[in-house]
Amino acid sequence: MPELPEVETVRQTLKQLVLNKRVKDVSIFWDNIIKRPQDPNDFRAWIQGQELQDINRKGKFLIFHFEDISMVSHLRMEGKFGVYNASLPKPKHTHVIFHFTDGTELRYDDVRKFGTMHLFEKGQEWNEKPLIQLGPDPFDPSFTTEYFYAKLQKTSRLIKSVLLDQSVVAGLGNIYVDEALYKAGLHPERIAKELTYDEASRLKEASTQTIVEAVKQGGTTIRSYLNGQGEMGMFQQQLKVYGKENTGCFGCGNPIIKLKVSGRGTHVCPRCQK
DNA sequence: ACCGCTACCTGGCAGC
DNA sequence: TGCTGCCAGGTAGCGG
Repeated sequence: MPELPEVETVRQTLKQLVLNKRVKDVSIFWDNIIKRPQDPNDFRAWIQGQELQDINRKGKFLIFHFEDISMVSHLRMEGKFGVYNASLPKPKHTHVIFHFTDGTELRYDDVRKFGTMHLFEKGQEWNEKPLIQLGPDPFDPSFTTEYFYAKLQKTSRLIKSVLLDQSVVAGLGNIYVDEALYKAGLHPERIAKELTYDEASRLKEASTQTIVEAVKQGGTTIRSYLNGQGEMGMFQQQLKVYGKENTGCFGCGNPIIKLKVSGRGTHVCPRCQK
């Protein structure tokens, strides 16, 4: 599911469903998802008996606040959280289950098993990886044009690669980067330091607007199945370039093309993006 | 500091 | 119906 708008949608949905529930036990079926503490048995012991008090988000990370600990989780490519009745059978791709005392459970499903979970003592999560290396969210007041332009000035990387760098701005992924670059009229292969202040400003605004609008729409749903929580996103209807190769550009009618930039599939209108 | 490559995993799909 | 290879909303770690 995972760029900022999808993670935010999951956060809001989950909050309605699991707040103030107490964890009775945790089942772990794929150890590699658990990154901290190293031993999954310790993970289980830490979280047992804890009440879930809030769910937050930074970039693409979900932060589950329990009484004494925080759980930081990244969904990577296909991770999903859902709340179910404990009597329902466990699907093939469910790898972690948080059993609550009320007979419901929070399940983590992930076909590719790329997702991660870290536990920290309350408050400590902000001082360590992975959260410590994140830049501001796109709509955070500290994500200013001055900040962004200064970052761009320092690097010769391609602009697409910089937008994907979570330490510069947190939450954009392959879909929204392509959309933001299109909105700003900038080609993904431009050298970051060669952007003018005005172009940096346009791109900063385009990035923020794209993310804000996608959050309003509940994110983008492509390829992924409905997980029963009703959080089907609608932003896919607003996509202008992502997945639109060989269709006419909304601006000029010329075909959108697909290329590889920094190893990622990249969608661009060569006429509108310079 | 950068790039490209590999790894982590599985499944869908195009092409033969 | 296979099989093969490529692709996928992500990121860390490696060597050059």
